[in-house]
Amino acid sequence: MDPIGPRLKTLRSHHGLSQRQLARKSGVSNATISLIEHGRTDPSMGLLKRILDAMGVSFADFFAAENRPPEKFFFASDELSVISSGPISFRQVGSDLSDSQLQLLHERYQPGADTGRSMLSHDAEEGGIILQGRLEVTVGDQVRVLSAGDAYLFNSRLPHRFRNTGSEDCVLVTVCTPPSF
Amino acid sequence: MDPIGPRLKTLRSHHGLSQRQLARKSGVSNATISLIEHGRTDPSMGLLKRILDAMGVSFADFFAAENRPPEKFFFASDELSVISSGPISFRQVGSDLSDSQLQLLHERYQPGADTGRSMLSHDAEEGGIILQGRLEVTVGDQVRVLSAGDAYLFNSRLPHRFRNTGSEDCVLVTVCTPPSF
DNA sequence: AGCAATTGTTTAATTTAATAAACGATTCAA
DNA sequence: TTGAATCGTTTATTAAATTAAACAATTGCT
Repeated sequence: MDPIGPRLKTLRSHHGLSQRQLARKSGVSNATISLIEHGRTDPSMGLLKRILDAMGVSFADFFAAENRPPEKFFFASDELSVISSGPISFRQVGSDLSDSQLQLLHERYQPGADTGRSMLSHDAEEGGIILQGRLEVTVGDQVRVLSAGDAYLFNSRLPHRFRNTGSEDCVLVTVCTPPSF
Repeated sequence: MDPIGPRLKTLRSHHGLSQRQLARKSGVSNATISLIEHGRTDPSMGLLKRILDAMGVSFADFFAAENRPPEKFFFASDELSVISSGPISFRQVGSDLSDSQLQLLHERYQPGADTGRSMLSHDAEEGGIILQGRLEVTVGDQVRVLSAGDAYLFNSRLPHRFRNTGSEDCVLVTVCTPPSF
C-alpha cells in the first residue's frame, strides 16, 4: 500500500491540529499518531477510523484519491483539445485525464446531431448546462427538450441519448466523473 | 463506517471463494478471516489490504460509497437552486447532492467579487469554463487571468482563490467532485 | 533569567490482534 | 459404513499494535 503516514500528517496539519490535539479529539494516544505518521506501525481499521472521524473524513474520502494534482491548471480557449469533430464537437479541458476524476467539456451540437442510445456499464455520473439553442435529452424512460439555462444531472448507468432537434447549433458545458473516455 | 465484516463476506462469496481459499491466496490465516467476518477482531490496514489485494479490490473500491441514481434528471433554468447571493451568485444543478458525486454550478461574479484564499481539507477536484468576462484565478503559487473560452482544472487540496478584477460581470460554469458544500 | 505549557519522539508495559492447531459438521467416494 | 477432504468456528500461543510515561526541544509569559 502507499504510505498513509505522510497523507495522514498533511491531513492533520491542514486541519490545524497538533498530534496531541488530534489524539484528544479521537481518543487515540499521541504516541500512536506519531508512530503511524512515521510508518512504524500498521494501524487497525477501527483505530484509523477513530482518527479520521475526528477530522470528519470518511474512509471513502481518505482512500478515494491517490491521484496527484495535475501540473497544468489553466487552459487557454485554443488549448482545449478537440476530441471529436463532425456534427458533434467536443472541446475538452486537459489532454491527459488519467490522473483526474473530472472530465469537463465544451460541446457543440449541429442541427440534427444525435449520439444514439448509449448504455455505459461503468459507474459514472454526468451533468450539463445548456448555453445556447435546444437539446433533446433522453434518460431512462424520460425525455425532455432543454433550452438555454436548463440543465441535467444523472447516473451514467442509465441509458441516455442526446439529440439536437432544433434548427440552430446547441452549445453546452458538460461534465463527467470519472471521465468516460 | 459500516461493519466491514459482512461486506467482506459478501465480497468473498461474490468471488466464489471459501475462507480457506481466500486465506491461501492472501497469505492470511483462515481463522483471521472468520474472526473479521464476525466482527470479533479489528484488522490492521496492512492485513485488510492483503485480503483485498487477493481479490483485486482496492481500498477506494471497497469503501466507495454506493450512490443511488437521483430521481430528478432535468432542471429548468428557474429551477437551479440559488446557493449564495451577494457579489458572487451560485445557481446549482440539483438541490440535494448528498447522493451525488457531482456539483455543477452556474456562477456570476460581479466586478470586484473575491472569494479570498481558501484551503479545503477534503480531497476534491474542481474545474470550470469561462463564458463571459474575465476572472483572475490563483492556484498554489500560480496566478492567471482567464477570459471567455478559457478554463481551469485542479485539485481542491491546493490553496486557491477567484477574483473578478475586471469592470464587467464574469459568468462561468464550474464543477466540483465531490460536492464542496 | 526562570517557570509552565506546549511541541514531537522514544521506550517499557499492556492490551489486542494474528496464528497454528484442534474442533464438530458436512460432503463425496469407495 | 468407513475414510478423506472440505467447510466454518473456537481456543491456546505467539506476535504485534497500543498505551502510559518519560524524554529533549521549543514557545510564551512574568
